[in-house]
Amino acid sequence: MNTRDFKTSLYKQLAKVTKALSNAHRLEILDLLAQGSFPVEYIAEHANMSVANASQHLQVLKKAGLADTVRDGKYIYYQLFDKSVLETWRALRQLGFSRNHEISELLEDYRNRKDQLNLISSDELLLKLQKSEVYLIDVRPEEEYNLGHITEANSFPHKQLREKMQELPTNREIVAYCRGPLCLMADDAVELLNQNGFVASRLEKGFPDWAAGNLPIQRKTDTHQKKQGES
Amino acid sequence: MNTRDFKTSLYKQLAKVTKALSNAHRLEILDLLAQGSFPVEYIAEHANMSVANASQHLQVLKKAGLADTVRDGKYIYYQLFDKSVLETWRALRQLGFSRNHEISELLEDYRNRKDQLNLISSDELLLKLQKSEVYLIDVRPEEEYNLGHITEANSFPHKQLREKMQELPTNREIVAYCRGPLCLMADDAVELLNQNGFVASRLEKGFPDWAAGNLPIQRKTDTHQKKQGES
DNA sequence: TTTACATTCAATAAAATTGTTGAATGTAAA
DNA sequence: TTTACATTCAACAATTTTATTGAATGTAAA
Repeated sequence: MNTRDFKTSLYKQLAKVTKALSNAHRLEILDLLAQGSFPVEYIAEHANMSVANASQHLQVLKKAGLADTVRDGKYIYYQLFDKSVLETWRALRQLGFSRNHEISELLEDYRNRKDQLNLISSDELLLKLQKSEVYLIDVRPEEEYNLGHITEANSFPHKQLREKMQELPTNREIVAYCRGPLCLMADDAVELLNQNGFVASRLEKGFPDWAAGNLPIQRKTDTHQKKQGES
Repeated sequence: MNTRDFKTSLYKQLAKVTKALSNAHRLEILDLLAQGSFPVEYIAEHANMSVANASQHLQVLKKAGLADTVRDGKYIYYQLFDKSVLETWRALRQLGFSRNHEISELLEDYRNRKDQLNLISSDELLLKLQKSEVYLIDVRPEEEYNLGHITEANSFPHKQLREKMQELPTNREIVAYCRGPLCLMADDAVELLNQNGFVASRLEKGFPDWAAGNLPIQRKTDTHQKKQGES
């Protein structure tokens, strides 16, 4: 094989991996898998696809080596292959924010530029948690909370927040978080709470980003885990 | 716009950026642009494409915000938009190595597993340079050497190495480097030199990776540069 | 102005990617 | 075994991506 053919094969192989990342549905799936491992149906429902279509996209990720499956009972759980995949997803998302202006514009429009003020950093949150000044809520679906969440966080899923609202303390600031910067559940929660007399703000980071920073979390143990390899 | 439509647009925008990265030719172009800025024709020649095709791929990168152009005289120089693009390219390349076994196998086959032994790390090189124990050669094309190279490196382009070989010192170890881990010029050089009685080895990193580690380099100043923004 | 030439454009055909449908597979519980 | 059901497969049409060709554009030097 001459040098040219060799280079061509090399870049083609590399493109196989990047091609797996070049589809909107698969990116949304990655953002879900960043939360934990899920069966096909859960992915399909939360990423708004048919089950067959989700299955096919998940297989693309798996064939590219980015995802992995573990069977538990009658479900097959898909998960990111290792930390390096999560890090790449975070890097690509960051690149999107910095190089594609429409992304930040979309987000700003949706958020009506108002709860920008109610954004709280991880450091601030840590400090306030120590002083018990805040009540932290995880507004992701309960399944995701159960797989892993910030230590001290309480599960108040976005969908049930209106009914469960009364269980919240009224003498403390509420801080909400969800999946990450592309997720709107925490923004909606903050808006709802503020409209109902609470003092609420949004954590700037989502759960996977908080965890990536080695901040205190609590993970579900012993179910559909694989032996840990290295990134 | 409802939440679902919003999310769909968001991930579609994000996919626009990743789609720009999902083609073998464009990845090879990125690896070239990591060396510096070049006119279309140079890219076309070194990435083995027609000029029209290279132009179109470069425009894809530009529209995605990953590349940038500066005119100088009759040439239009393409370059990476900023450091974050280089970092993303390095991360994707790394992901390719770790998740796609065929890549490392291809490389090992080409290199016949022999010059693995003659691999030298950046730290070792720095040390040996200080003690003047090595003679460092940059085997990339002269144009790339001129745009920027490791301090103390001498230009011995791969293509002219056979003729220029006699100018090399015979009393010191020779260390060769090129564009990076996907580049074979340094491997070829090391093989050629060892066959001709020199003691030669390959620097593990290429120029862009060396530079990314803030190790000592020398860059061409004042030509087709843009005002520096931030990543 | 004219000329040279680097780059881009437009049109086309070939190839690859995508979503849908309904049927097939395979595992676990009954 | 049989049944239930989560997941995958196969086939198709629609869409998107890609490389090639030759012409068009635009800038700089003559």
